[in-house]
Amino acid sequence: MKIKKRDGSILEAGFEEELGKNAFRHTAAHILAQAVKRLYPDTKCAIGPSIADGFYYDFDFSFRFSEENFAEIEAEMKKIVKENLQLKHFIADRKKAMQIMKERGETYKIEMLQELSEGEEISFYQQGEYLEMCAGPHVAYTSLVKAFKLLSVAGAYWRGDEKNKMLTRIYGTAFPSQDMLEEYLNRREEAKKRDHRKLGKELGLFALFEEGPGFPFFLPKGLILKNLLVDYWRKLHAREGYVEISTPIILNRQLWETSGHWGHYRENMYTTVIDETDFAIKPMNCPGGMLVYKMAPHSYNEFPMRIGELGIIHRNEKSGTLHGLMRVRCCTQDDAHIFMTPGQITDEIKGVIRLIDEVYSDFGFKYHVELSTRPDNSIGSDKDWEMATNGLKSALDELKMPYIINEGDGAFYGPKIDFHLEDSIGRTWQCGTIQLDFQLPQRFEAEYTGEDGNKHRPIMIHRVVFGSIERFIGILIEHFAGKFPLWLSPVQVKILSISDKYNDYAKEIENILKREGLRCEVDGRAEKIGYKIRAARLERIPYLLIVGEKEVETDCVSVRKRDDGDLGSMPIGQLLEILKEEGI
RNA sequence: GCUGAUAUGGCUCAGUCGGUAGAGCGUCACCUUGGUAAGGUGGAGGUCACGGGUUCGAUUCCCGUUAUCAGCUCCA
Repeated sequence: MKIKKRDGSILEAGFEEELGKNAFRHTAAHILAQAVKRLYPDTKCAIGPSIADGFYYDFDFSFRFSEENFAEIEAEMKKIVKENLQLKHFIADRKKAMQIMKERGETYKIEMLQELSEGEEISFYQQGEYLEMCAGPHVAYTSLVKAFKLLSVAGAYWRGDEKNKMLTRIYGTAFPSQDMLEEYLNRREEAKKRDHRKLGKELGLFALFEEGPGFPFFLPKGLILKNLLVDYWRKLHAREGYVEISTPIILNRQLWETSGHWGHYRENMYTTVIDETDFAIKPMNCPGGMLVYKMAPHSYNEFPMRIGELGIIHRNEKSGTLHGLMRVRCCTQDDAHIFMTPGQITDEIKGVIRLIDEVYSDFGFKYHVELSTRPDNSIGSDKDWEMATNGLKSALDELKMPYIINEGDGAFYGPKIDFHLEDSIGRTWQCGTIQLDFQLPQRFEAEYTGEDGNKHRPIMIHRVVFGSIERFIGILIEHFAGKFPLWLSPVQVKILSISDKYNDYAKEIENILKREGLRCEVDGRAEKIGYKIRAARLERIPYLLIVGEKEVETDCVSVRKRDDGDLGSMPIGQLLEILKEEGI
């Protein structure tokens, strides 16, 4: 494909290249805008970039726009593609650009221009009658955009600021061929089948009710999963030298004033009154942890002191942000607070990064890491920030961990490293995080006695590995599409009787397996074996044992493994060996 | 919270241009006792999210509320 760049140069790039794909999708966005302007001339255009899987364009419509309008827009877009308009490009100075945009009444473009300096060169692209102020690049003519589809419509604040007007954003995608488009749409449909909300319902893992928006209920099978994760977590943290505490869910206002949450985080906290005193339901575990730290004087000899807590926290998240298990108002954080000397920062952080990597690798997750640095509204000295940020950085560098830097995105009390996992349709969710905190030790006047015999302020980190166990379970469900590994499966083995004459034998087998600690069930219904297999497969059970006359006579079970099919008939002892080898 | 959409048996959905509703799956009963992804017959099960309004009459039209979905903002 020929690509026209902002400087007027023309180069060749395929769709599979980042540059080519962006230029292609960006042109598709312009075709959308052109179609919209043809059909609804008084619509104002804002911006329309290419994004990971397609493109969007933000419009200010003079009428209530809905997806019902998609058909006519797509029809108009097809015309524009067929007209095979050549993309022209030119540069104008700010004054000229302003004049052009005023003529066209594009108020949003004018606003953007007003913020540019006088000497700025403004780039324009034109296809047919449609002119757009745009940095490009674009593909050279519209007929290249062979296959496209408008996907959804949503609101988006002008310039991403909730104080601004909400515009109408149209999402779409485009490909060089119809086949590629269809393949993409199919993949999207397949991914939706793995949605943890759908599978959570189908597999009976968790439930949400109108009576408690954002407050998930764990059903028997989901709670098995949750408890297994907790067992796994405890074993790992014991190995890593953590102790575990549990602090109360409700604590008084004074504590939250000391911690700063009453001032900084009030609108997200649930509160109550006990004996005419304000109390808050904890949105974080740290203040309770600080009380425990402060119970007794500490020495540098105790450091690093790793104190874990599986804390249940509540946060009043905005209603529109709730999302299955991924974004909830009540969750269990696998929290830990580590107290240490400044010299221990890098090693300690490396230890936590390794731990997080080990956990994510155990589950087969891919993740990316972000380092967030000092924000504008931060507290603390330059020296503290420099030391802390360098501590995090050198830990990442020494481990050769790739990361991106989020300038100014840290917490107001310290910089942080975030670990992000992907859901089934590519949205990323922050799970693990490591945050350095100078504020809390100061606010609570935490101290330790150093080697020099003087009192010092400890360095504190907050860290989570799962993040919230709820969110982690959501990711797990989507990652495995409900086919959990054997050790995590709520039901590991299901015994299916050929007919109810063999139910007693099935029960015997069940008892043997249960004595070995396996989670199993018997399907003894008066149904045919094909029916029972289908039902068990829909439940994603890892191992199915079929028992009938043949098995009773030979004292065996016929084994069928989830993705590998028939393993044949074998004595129960042999099955147990296979299961143990896989890990139960 | 904001913009738009949605809300019908346990689940997935159809339907009513205003006259109180259907299917498949599931469930229950009976028949069948069957060997690797759905055996047959019959029954039960719904104030059509909730609250108002219009109307002789509202599940259907209008307003509001709640929840959910897509996205935006937010995620200390």
